[in-house]
Amino acid sequence: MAAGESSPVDADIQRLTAVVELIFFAYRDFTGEADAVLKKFDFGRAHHRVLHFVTWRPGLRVADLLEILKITKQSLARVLKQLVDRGFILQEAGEADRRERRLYPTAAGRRLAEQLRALQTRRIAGALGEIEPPAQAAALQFLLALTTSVNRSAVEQSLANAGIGVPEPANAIGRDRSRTK
Amino acid sequence: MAAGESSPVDADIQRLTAVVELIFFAYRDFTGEADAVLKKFDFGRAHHRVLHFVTWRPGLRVADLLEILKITKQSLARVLKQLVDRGFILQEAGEADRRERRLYPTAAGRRLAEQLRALQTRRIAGALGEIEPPAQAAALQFLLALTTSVNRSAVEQSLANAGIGVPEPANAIGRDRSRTK
DNA sequence: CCTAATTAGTCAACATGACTGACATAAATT
DNA sequence: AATTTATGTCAGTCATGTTGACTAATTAGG
Repeated sequence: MAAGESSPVDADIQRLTAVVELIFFAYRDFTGEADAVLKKFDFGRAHHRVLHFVTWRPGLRVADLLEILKITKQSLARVLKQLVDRGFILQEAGEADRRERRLYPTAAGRRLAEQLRALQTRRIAGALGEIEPPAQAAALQFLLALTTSVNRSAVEQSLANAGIGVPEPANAIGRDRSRTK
Repeated sequence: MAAGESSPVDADIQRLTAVVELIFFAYRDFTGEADAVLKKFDFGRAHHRVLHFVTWRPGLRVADLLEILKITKQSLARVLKQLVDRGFILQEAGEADRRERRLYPTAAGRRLAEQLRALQTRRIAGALGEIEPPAQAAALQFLLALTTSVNRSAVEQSLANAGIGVPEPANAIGRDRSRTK
């Protein structure tokens, strides 16, 4: 190839590199608004994640949370304790197995979680609104395909709960999440 | 609406909440492979970001990097110093303005950056491959729309450099939280 | 019934990568 | 010559992750 020219392959690599950067910027901005709200409560992103999953999967056990977040229990302990102490999350011994601590949001917890969700879903809805409906499903499929198989089941479960993709029972908000352990 | 049923609005909220989670899992997995490689060099994500932008925008100034990454110079200093000390990045005084430090990757830096890029672009290419070409452009437009206006110019420049045209959308959602210190 | 496994919590120490604030230096601009 | 700019640096703090060791309550199994 002549000097100064680019091959189609080079162009493709550049295009994909731009997408790498796009993902970085998109994620940073996507979390930015929520981060700003959390800051007013002296919370961080770690608190957000815990509050989110506890709120939208009420009754979650500590072990489940560790599995989802893939952090150590010591890391979780700190933020969880703060959320409990400040009245955003409740812990209750499990009915069947009293060793378990089932986690639930308090009213304040639900309020904050809802506020954060509103910010993020509004942004998502706005972004989805910029593309055609058939492309919307494809965009989500693209994100799902970025996700490693280990986590895909968790994600697919979320999507299934929301009635996306797999044929599923027409009920179930966070309820009846039988563990596959 | 009948008891036990969900309104379409509820279903929509659930769908969007699932997408919030999808974005979380997708980003974690997207960065996971690169993180593992970086660990072998005793580098972290912060090093990756610096090395990435220096490699693919060689001659970048420190101020440019701060603008892109939106971190403080003290934060940048540590990782940049490590990258320089360990021979992945070079600093050279600018020709026109000798106060500037233009940043360049060394051969080793380019090698590592290329390795990391290969991992990430392979994943992106694979994910794009799962959807139809017209949807591919839409998926990128969706990501771009998640990005706040301040960063959109930088991103659009990357995409433009890569020869990707993005239609002008009717934005609105994200507010600007830029740092500018 | 007693032992072993499970679930959760805790203490201590440490690493990374952010932050603020203050100050230093060299080079360019006015 | 004085000021502004670009960069570097010192010092301390915070948030969030990590290992490893240990305790306590409860359940499950031989």
